Amino acid sequence: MPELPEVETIRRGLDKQVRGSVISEILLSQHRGFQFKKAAFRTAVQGQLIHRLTRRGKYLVFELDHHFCIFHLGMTGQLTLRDPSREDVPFRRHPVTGLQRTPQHSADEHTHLQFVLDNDHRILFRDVRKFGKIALLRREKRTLEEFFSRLGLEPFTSTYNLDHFLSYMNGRRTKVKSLLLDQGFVAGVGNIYADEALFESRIHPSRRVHQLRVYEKHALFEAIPQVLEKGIRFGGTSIRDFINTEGEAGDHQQQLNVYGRQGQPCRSCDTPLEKIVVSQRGTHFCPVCQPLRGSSRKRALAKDFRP
DNA sequence: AACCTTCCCTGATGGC
DNA sequence: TGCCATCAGGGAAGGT
Repeated sequence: MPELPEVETIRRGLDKQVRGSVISEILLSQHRGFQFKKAAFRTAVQGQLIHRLTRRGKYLVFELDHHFCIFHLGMTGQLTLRDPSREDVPFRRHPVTGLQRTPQHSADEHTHLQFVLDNDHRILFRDVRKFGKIALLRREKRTLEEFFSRLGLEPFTSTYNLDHFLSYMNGRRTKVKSLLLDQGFVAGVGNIYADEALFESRIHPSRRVHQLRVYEKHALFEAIPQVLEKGIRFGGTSIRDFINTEGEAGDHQQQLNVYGRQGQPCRSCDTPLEKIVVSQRGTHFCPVCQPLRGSSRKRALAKDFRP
């Protein structure tokens, strides 16, 4: 589940490796996530220079001469670089951690796109569960902005400010976890970092947005970039499938406070962490550090006993 | 408009 | 051992 820190980790790796290369050949599989005609895509992209890679939320953008090629990695999307002078190694799972890794692999049945570069290196897009998407936009004024028009605040930029943050919350009655998963609010936050940000700001994921105290909204505003930055600093979170462009797992899974730690002691108070479902998503929290408070707790409990 | 549910997709996992 | 149900979840689409 590549979220902002994982996509940023890939962006940083690939940008360094392929900036300035020319795409000399394109190989495509059948994939319903391609938002273009394959022949047109090949014609358009072939021969174009990769100027740089940028990111918006969970989207990765290849900036080419005349087009933007935009990747969304979905759940299991991987982008790796393959060096022809190095040996290919199949995917292996670590016997203890179960993490998938490979220093470098050849294309397999899950590899849906390959860019062959002028130095014979290849960029491989692999996506087992096919939730990923790839789009191609002509590089004209405002097209990128329009493409991303549904996305909300971009962390680490000036658009991420408290006024925008609070005004998006205005009038909302949904659960705060649901709001965090809404890409129109803060772009790039997914299930893992939503849970981590809520733990950091000591807010129960089922709390209703309109019932949050002002100080809690401020804490969440601070916590979101903080947990994302930490994810980037540790090279992303590898729960199962995430690997960087070198085929290595990230290290951030060791740093998680709540995600995937149900039953284990809270690092702050030792209480066993709990897992519930919110918005159809597994949701992890500490029942003591992140309480449902006062009347809202009574209502929640009463509701549980209704037939 | 806001909010919620369903669906897409495959591999890992656990029960029997 | 093998089979089957269940689970993981981002985001589009459809419904209320």
